[in-house]
Amino acid sequence: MEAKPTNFIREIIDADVASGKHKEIVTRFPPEPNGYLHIGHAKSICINFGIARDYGGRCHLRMDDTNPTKEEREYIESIQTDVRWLGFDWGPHEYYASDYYQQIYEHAVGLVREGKAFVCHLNADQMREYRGTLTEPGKQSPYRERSVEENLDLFARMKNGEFSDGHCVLRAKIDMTSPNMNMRDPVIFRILRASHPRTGDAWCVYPMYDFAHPLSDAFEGVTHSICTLEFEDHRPLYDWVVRECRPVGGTPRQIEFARLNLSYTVMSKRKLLRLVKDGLVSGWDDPRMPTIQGMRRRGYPPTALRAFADRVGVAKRESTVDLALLEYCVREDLNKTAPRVMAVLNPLKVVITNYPAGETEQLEAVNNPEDPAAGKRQVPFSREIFIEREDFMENPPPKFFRLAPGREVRLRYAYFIKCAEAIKNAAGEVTELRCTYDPATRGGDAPDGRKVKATLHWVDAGCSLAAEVRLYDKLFTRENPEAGPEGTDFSANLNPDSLKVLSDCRVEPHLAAAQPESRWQFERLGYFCVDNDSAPGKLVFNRTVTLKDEWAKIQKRGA
RNA sequence: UGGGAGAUCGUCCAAUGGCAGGACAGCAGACUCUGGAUCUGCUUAUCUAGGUUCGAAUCCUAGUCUCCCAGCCA
Repeated sequence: MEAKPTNFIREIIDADVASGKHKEIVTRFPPEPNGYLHIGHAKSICINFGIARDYGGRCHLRMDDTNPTKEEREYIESIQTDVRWLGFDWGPHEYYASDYYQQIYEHAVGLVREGKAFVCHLNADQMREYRGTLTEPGKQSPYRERSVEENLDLFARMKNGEFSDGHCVLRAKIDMTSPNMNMRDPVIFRILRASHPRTGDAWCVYPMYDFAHPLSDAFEGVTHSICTLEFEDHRPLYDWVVRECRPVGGTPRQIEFARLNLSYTVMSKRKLLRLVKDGLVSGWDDPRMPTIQGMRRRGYPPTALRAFADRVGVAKRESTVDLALLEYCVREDLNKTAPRVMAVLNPLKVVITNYPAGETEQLEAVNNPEDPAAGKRQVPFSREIFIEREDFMENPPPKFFRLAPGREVRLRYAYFIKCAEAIKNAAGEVTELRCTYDPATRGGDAPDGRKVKATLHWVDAGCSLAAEVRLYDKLFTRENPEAGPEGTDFSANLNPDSLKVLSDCRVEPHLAAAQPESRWQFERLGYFCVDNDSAPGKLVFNRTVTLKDEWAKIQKRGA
């Protein structure tokens, strides 16, 4: 159950609904198709689609594709895949800013006609000079007072491809002395002889974001255009464009909220790109990446991501959410949904000396104690099994409850066993345990009522399957990867232990046909999902997140 | 030293002049065939200084700190 959130944006919408300002609430998620979506986008997607859902309105998926030099088809598809995977449906409302090029162009012509835009021949350096600084006003372009006719002609020639890239631009005529830099006659169209992923070579002028975005919103009847804080300064320009162009559709209102930051990771496209390009991770879908594809491959369920988005809330204060909250949401979800199974990551052989050789029996195990409907399964048991190496200590410290010489523990769903002897190799390492079992404890309960302090997971030596398990941890060692010593950047804070590959793991036979992306709890270890690299006979699992681990905490305290 | 925005437990979000509350994290305990889950309890916060008011996180004044803006990126 996802509790219905409330926040300042919804309060604005509530007021707009109450006043009758809008009949229907329309939002939009407007990614630029120049990279992969990450958890920050997921927050925005949940806000926009969530509002549409809760207010009985609609949310458009609009590609903000106004810069052909940076955008690619590949990204459009990955964005759609990710939004769908997150569980949202834009129905027929799939739009592209590029579909509006003609209308946007016409509105620019309209501005020119009304003397509110002009063609400027200042080059980039000159324009920067004329723009002034944060504390000094800018100067008017010498081209600012050209006649409407000349501007019309020049803009038409820009569009017709008569000029080279950067030869001139179309600027809105607003106010060079404005303290808001965005209002100092901003460029609204530039010449770009680049092939566009959708319009090909049909255009050689492309609108700037500040011009295309408000118009696109208006065309689509978007009522609330929700974006991040850095666009706050653009709002006066957004409103100017809508006011001056009077587009058919409606008058959208821009509202800004604080983007999501997550501890122990980086979120900007630039830095994510560097991780990929420098080979610091295996790709955009590396399970350590905060990308939606990375989290998907890691095994985070979409329902958990949505719950997370609800829990972090929406506000204007910039903040960094603790990764622990995300992990909590993932565990909360998987605890209810992931079937339990037994797997041994670091196998230690155990021979049960009083168990008949050559015999195998089937024991009944519960698939999910949180979900009776998940049913039960059989797990094979015989004289030789594997347990987790960590579950045995020859000289156990006080709070270690697991197996030790002379100690009795329970094998989950099986029997009580008692350790008789630890066999070591020449190096003094324990290579095998000799134990005895109590046949009366079959299933895991002692008829005489005696208790054990620990229950261990295990797999049958003969029937279990080999598997590779990839243990993932935080990508960075610092909460804020940027906050390293002087002269270093985030790459200096990469966690060298963020990935450990274990190639000699054993899992119970129930997992033989486990499908890629299926999620499981390995009892006592954590949640794992089948990686896409997995194949029958060559199982590969990714650790999604560990279980909460009291023993690890005790150990850490002692250390 | 221009303009815009924001400051509440360790973290995130609420309280819209009337007992500062929730979640995560942390700590302690209960329970447990997962040292999981569940349950119980506890610790911890209004940026500062003035003012208005019976009463201020909220209103006013002055300050402090943080973030954003000088792309023909979005």
